[in-house]
Amino acid sequence: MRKRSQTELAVLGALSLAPMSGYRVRAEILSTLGHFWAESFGQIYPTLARLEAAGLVARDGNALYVLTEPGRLRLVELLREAPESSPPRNGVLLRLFFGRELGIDGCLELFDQMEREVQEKLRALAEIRAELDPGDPDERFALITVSAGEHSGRATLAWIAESRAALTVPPMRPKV
Amino acid sequence: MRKRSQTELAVLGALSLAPMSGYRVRAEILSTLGHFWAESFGQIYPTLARLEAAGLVARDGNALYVLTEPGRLRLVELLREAPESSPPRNGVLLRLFFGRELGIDGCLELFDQMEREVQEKLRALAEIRAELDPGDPDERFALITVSAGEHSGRATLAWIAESRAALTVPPMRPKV
DNA sequence: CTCCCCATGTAACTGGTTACATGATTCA
DNA sequence: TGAATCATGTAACCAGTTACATGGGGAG
Repeated sequence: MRKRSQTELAVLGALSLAPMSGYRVRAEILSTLGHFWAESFGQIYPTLARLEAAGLVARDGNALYVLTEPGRLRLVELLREAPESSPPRNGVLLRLFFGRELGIDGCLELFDQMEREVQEKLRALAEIRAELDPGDPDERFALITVSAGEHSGRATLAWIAESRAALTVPPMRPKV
Repeated sequence: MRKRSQTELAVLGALSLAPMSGYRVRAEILSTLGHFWAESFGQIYPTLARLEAAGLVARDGNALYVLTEPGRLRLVELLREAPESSPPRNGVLLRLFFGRELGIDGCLELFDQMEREVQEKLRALAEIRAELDPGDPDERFALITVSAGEHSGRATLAWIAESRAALTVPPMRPKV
């Protein structure tokens, strides 16, 4: 699957929620998918133009983009394709791995900064969760993505606590 | 920080471990940093050429690349820069979010596939961990990165179990 | 009337992958 | 001798960001 298709997928998906302008598509992706997905203006408009040329979306009376029937079929097709995982690139782990060069203090600063970011993220997720209705079958899917972020965030906090201890307590050779 | 610098960082970091060929740099990044970092040939060779032109690395008698003193300083400088987090793009969450279009069965397949991948990853991490010496102060840093993967993997498994249940048990409205 | 948000787009640039091309060395 | 691995590189392509350019409409 080309990466291109994943942007198409995000745009078609956004339009499956409601007809909206390109500007709104971007706002929707930012606010609703923001904690696990990102698209920039420079991608969204050309993608919309392509999708329109292919008849997968159309403009309604108010010039809003709407998903056409072929568009919905294409969306389902893309949803069934294997999710593409971008090659991992974790800047924090890269730095920690070379912690010998960076120094313990530098590592601890990384932990502090990361801890603040994760806590901030968990706060944001709690807000999103508060607005979702667990009883609504359609919103279960959004809840699952929120839950993913929460699990991941809590795991990161636990890892930070554990790793901070491993760095500050002097290492012991296991007794022979 | 330009993304460019992160590739430089990975390459300089690899050469801080030992002098090696470009081919080895790639192999080292693949095997040692592989679970949280990726570089392709197409990046590594041009980067090495740039680094050599800048005097940050040099060729030794066996034509292996070695880190020069300016190179080591540059490495520390890069390590101290703020880690760049690439914009989040989680293909699985993107698909789950549109689970209404994908269907419950499609979601469950996503979980199955992801579960297998995570279990495979945890197995690979266990192997790496087994080869590391917890008493060696230098290897603590590698252990921390392994631990990050393990925490993350276990969190993902817990999330999958929870989410599978949320999708298969019919949703209940909370009692009033 | 000015500022901010909505709205649409483009061009230049950067970063990164993939496929290709080439050749040396080693080992069965 | 032929396959596998080590080794170095390039060219074409793709994806994505950023900055820029433009303008309408509403609020204060």
